[in-house]
Amino acid sequence: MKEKELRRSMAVFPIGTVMKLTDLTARQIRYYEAQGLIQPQRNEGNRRMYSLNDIDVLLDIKDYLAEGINMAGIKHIYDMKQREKQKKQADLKRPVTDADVRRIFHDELLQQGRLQNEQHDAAPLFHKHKPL
DNA sequence: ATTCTGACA
DNA sequence: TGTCAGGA
Repeated sequence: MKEKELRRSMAVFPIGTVMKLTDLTARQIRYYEAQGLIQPQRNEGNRRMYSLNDIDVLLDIKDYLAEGINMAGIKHIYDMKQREKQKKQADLKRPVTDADVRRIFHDELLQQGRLQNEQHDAAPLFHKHKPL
């Protein structure tokens, strides 16, 4: 299961390919990078090279945008995601309890609701999550 | 031909 | 976010 993650992390696509795969403009892709959402490598010629993981993130960003979440909100979501990852490394020993799952889910719902009102007044998207 | 950075009538 | 410039 480590080989796969290694491949997914390999920066092998030039921005043109990523544009076709994500339907995002080069402008947007570079902007999201500037926002710290992705960290593509650079080749010998200073050209950005993206990995499958980068593309996945870009695709997720597209979804969030379509749901009406703004950049600030998306950044929060990823910051939270990374904090969760660090926490998961620390809690690798402790088994995840049902209460934990409920808490995380609840926090996400609450956070999403706040993100909507951070700058926009789009309709609530609480239907996104299936009841646990 | 493709991508990069910087800038804004 | 679009788009154009000027360079690699």
